[in-house]
Amino acid sequence: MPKSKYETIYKDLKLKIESGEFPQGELLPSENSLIPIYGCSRNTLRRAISRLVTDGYVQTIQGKGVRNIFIPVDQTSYTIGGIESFKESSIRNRKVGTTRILQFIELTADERVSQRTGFPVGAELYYIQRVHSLDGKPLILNHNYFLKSAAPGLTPEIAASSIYEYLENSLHMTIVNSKRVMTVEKITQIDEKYLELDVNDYNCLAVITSHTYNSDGVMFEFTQSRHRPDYFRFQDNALRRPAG
Amino acid sequence: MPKSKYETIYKDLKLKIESGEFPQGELLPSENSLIPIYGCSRNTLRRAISRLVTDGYVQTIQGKGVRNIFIPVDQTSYTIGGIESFKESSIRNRKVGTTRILQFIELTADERVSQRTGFPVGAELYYIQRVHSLDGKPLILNHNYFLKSAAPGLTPEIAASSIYEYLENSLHMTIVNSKRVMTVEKITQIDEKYLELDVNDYNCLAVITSHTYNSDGVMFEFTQSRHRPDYFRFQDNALRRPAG
DNA sequence: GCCGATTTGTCCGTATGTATC
DNA sequence: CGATACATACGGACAAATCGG
Repeated sequence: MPKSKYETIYKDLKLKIESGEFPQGELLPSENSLIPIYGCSRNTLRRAISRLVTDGYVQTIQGKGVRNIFIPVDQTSYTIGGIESFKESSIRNRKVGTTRILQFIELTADERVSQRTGFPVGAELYYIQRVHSLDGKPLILNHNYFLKSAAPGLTPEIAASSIYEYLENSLHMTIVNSKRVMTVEKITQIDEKYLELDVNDYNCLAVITSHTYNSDGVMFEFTQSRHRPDYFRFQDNALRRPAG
Repeated sequence: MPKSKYETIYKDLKLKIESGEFPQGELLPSENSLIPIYGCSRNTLRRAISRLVTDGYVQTIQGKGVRNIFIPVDQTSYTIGGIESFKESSIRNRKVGTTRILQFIELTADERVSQRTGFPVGAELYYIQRVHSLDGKPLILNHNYFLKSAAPGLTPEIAASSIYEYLENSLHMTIVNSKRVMTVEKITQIDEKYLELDVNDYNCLAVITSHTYNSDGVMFEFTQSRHRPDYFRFQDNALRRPAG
C-alpha cells in the first residue's frame, strides 16, 4: 500500500508527538527546518501539519510556530472518536472484544424502515443485531442495516468477527464518511436484557445514530449504537470557526 | 474583516448547497469549470472544497467528481456541533436564548480544582455557574472556569449575555480549538433543581467536558456542560482513516 | 481491452502577506 | 527595522481513477 508522502510525514510526526519526542506545550521545529529533514516541499509538510491540527495534536500560531498541545488520553473507559469498527477500537483500547449475534435477517425496506434508516422503500437490506462485549462485559447493543447491493455476501460469521474488515479487504470497498448524531435515550427492555442494565441504576443510555457512505457516494450503512452509559466516552477536537 | 479567498468560496458553495442550488446526490460542476467562475487557482478552489468534505456536505470521488451529500438537519431539538457560544447556537437554532447566573466567583486553583480542570495549582480563575434556557425551558447547566490572566475583566453582566463575544470582540482573543469529551452521568440534586428534571423520568444527562485553547496556545477555559437529555443532540461528520 | 478525454489527487516551486520577536 | 515563521495564493507537472467510444 503506497502511502502518500504527506500521510507518511503526518504519521511520523504524530508518532513523535505521542512518544514525547517534542516537549509538551512547546513549539515544534519550524516548517523550514523540517522540510530538509523530510525532503519535501513546504506545501506537503503543511498538509501533514494541518491534519495534526484537526486531530488536536498541535496548534499553529502565525509568526511564532507550531505548538505541541497533545495530552495522552485517559484509557480507563471505552473511548470512541473517528469511524472505527468495534474490532479496531478494542485493539486501540487494548482490550479483548467479543461479539454476539442476536439477529441476522434479510429484509426489504418498507415505509417504516425507510423512514427510520433513510434507505429508499424497496431497498434490499441486511438487518443485524449484535452485542459487543469488552473483557466479557456487554457494552454496546448495535442495530445495523446494510445495503445488500453495496455489501453483498454478509454472513453471521462475518458479522461475528468484523464487517468493516470484510467490506474493505474482501469487497475492496472504501468507507469514506459517517454522519453521526449522538443523543441520550431511555433504556428499553431489550437494552436492559442484553446490556445487563438495571433500570434502578441508570435508566438511559448513549445512542449514536450514523449514516455511513462509501467512495461511490452510496449510503450503504445505517446503524444505531446503544452504549452502556457508565462506559461511554466520546472524544472530539473541535475547531473554532468565526461566526458568519 | 478581510476574509480569505478560499473562505469566501467555501461559504458561497456552502450556501448554494444548503439552498438546493445543486441537485441532491448529484455531482457538482467540476473544479475546472468552477475555477473561472471564482477567478481563482485550482489549489484555492480545492481548499474550499476540502472544508465542505470536512463538514460532510460533499464527497470527492477521484476520476468522477464532487458529490453533493448534504441532508438538511432536523431542527426540532437543540443541536450542537462545532465550538459555539450559547448565544450563537440559539440563533442558529432560531430560538430565543436566555441565561441565568447562579454563581460568579473568583478563586485560586487548589489541588482539587487543578485535578478537575487541568489548570495548574495556584492559577487565578473565574468560576461561573449558569443555566441556559431556550424559549423559557432550562436546557443546559454550565460550570465554567476561565483563566483570569487570559480573560481579564469578566463580570456577571458579560456572563449573562455572551462571554465569547466579550473575549473575541473586546479582548480580541482568538479562540482556536476545544478538546471535548462527551459522557452520560447521573443527575445531581443541582441538575434536578435548575434543569427542572424529575429523577423518576430521566435519571441521567449528557455531559460535555471541554478544554478550550486560544491562539496563544493557552488553555483558558475549562467547562462542564450538563444537558437535559431529552433535548440534547450532538451532530458530527466523521471521516474514515484507514487503520494504521 | 485499449485509448483518450475528463476529473480528482499529489507534489513541487515561487511569490507575497501578516504576525512575532 | 530586519529576520523568522506561518498563511494565502498562483501556476505547473504528473499520477490515478472514471468513463465513453
